[in-house]
Amino acid sequence: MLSHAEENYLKAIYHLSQADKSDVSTNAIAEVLNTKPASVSDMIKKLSDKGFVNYQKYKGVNVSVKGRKEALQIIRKHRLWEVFLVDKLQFNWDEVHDIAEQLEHIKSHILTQKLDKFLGYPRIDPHGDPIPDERGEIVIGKKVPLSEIEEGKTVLVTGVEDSDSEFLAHLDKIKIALGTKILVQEKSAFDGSMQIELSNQQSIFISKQVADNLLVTE
Amino acid sequence: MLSHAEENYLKAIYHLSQADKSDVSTNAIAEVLNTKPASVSDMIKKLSDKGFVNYQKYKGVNVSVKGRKEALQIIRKHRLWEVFLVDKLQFNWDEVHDIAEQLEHIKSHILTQKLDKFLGYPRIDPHGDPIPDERGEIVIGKKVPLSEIEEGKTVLVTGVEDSDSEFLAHLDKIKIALGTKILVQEKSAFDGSMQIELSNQQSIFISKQVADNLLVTE
DNA sequence: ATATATTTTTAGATTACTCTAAATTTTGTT
DNA sequence: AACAAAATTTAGAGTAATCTAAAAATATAT
Repeated sequence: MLSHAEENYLKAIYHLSQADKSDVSTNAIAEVLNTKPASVSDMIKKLSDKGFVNYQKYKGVNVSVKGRKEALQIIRKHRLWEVFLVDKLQFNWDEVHDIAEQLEHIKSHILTQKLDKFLGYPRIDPHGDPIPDERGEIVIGKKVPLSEIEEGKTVLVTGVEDSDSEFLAHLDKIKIALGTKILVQEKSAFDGSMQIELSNQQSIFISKQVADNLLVTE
Repeated sequence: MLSHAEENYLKAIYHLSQADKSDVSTNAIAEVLNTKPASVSDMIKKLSDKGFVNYQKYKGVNVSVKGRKEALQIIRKHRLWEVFLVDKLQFNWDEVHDIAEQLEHIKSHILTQKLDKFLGYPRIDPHGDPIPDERGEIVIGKKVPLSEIEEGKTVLVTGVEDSDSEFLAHLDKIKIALGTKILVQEKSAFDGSMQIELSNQQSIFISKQVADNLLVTE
């Protein structure tokens, strides 16, 4: 079982290796964790001894299969708690990170399961990031423009093509946000406009322009 | 700000001093926290230096005003999370202690506030223990016979008038215990009998005799 | 009241995590 | 290729929390 600190290091290494796709440097880890490179060297050695990372002196570090699985469980908890904080406790999406950073370390497998169920098995967090499933797998399709979705399908809003502030304000007004479920009811063959139904049962009309800029996942 | 360990010691000292009403002994603390008396001595010294407890060597320890306030905030968080786990995540009341023990250390004043609101400002936890309010005060109402409660009100079972064993056996059979929440659905003007709904959604009928002997708090 | 038992504290050591400073390895430049 | 710069590791030390063993204080019993 990993300590609080070990979990933070492992998560940081996982995130960095996802970003760069290459071996992660000691300095990079030290920077994101606000520690000194010397501390990182120590901790990497420990994680390596326990088999969570692959490490060669001076050559950088990478998560092992075991480490990746563990990291994804922590990320899963972090993102589920973020959903809880935003959906249930009415926090704004930009206020939840620090609290989720604490909550992600709570140890109870059954708690995570029950929380997941309570939240309705969400697949993305309030920032649009995917939530790994119980087996630690990220199952989420490619992001495609809403305009490409066929009639009758239900999709999940996972991003925007163009994060222009006027567009975001418009989305806010029509009550579409990351995580909103959308059912495509009708699609005009003429101008590509759409009639869609939102999670709250409301049915609205959107232009092709909006549908092109909204990224969704099936 | 207190560390995880310091919070646990402070809480233990508070609970023990509530029980005994006298100074708390080093051995007693060591026993409830599963540590050694030597460790307790060390920690007490630290808490005393920080002003959370009053301490004289060999004479035992007691929480200060400041320590009491802090302890009640931790207890507040513990009990609110227990309500969350039972009411929202469908845990049983006897499964939540260890998880709440972890959750109580999450640091965010606004989180506690929002959780409290989300849960509907509960005043008791699933074990029937009172939840301190935001100022750290425990507000428990007077105990009154259930028969005096008006229709539509929800109350908490906090005692019995007559602890006759036949009566207690009867309560057990109809699934009423200390801590059970009761909603008064109907009250007969004729014989004082009542239709009540329990925490588990079950609706049952009780005689005036039972209602007279059940003490509840609003 | 004095010896004995119990409780509590102190002393010294250990583990986990962190740091600074110095040594070592790698990288980049000419 | 050789040297300087940067990155990394090691060495040594500090803090927090814990422990065991020994010493000191308090409580108990005859």
